[in-house]
Amino acid sequence: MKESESLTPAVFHILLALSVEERHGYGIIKDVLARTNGKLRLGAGTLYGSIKRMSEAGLLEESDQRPEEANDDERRRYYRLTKRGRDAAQLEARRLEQLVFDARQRRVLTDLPKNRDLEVTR
Amino acid sequence: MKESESLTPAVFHILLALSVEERHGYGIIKDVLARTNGKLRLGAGTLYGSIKRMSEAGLLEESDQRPEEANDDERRRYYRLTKRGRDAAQLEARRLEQLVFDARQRRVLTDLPKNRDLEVTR
DNA sequence: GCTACTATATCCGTAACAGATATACGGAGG
DNA sequence: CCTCCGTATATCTGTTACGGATATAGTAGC
Repeated sequence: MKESESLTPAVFHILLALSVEERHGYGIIKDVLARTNGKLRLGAGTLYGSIKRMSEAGLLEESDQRPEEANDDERRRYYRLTKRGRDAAQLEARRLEQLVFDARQRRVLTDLPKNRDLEVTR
Repeated sequence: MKESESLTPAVFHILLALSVEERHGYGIIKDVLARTNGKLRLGAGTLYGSIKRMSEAGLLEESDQRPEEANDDERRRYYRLTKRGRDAAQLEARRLEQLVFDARQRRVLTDLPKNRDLEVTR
């Protein structure tokens, strides 16, 4: 596997979900849904396929820790980020940050209309 | 095609390249390469495939304008962004910006180590 | 009883991607 | 002279990622 390769959007969203706390698959889907205001609905195929690949790549691992019996559901399988996973997420976040910076520099992302002329007048 | 869908990384990079000025295919590859410090090398298949799809989606269109004969190359085919293309790029940039914001909020992107305690001592 | 939600997992068609290949021209270097 | 490299477009093809459908199953509400 090539080092310093960019992550797929799905993988990055899963990493972001797990960055807060250990979660199970369905919990990841709900977290992404909530964080994106219902805009991004991870498909089941995408999720479990990604988890498998990420596990093989050492980005996450299954956890044996369970919540108190009251809040638990025996069907659930919990996952946690590994050090590699957290590093990969940080690297990807930096890449995205640079991309947003570039977009701003190229006036694709317009911030405030800067009225320097008016400032002088005032 | 669904509205408000996220763009693929390749498409966004192409949009960013064309946001500066009209470019031909090979020029897009070189712009992306330069902007990413040689990290992202768009494959020919990715590029021309994406251009075709983007053209069909109305994100870009072929331009008939050519540079002065001296700097031109008859083989080149120039492309320019459409209004839709620029809007799509802006929308995607905002989405990425939000994603970076989320990553920062979740401490995936660590900025400065904030030494509030030291500040008080001082 | 039916629908909806929770939960995991696989299957399968489609879309995206990336390298290889083809074609072609010009320039540099051996 | 011939070969390699860069420029330039385009297609082909194998691989991967994605996403909806399906299966299974328990619980909850109407």
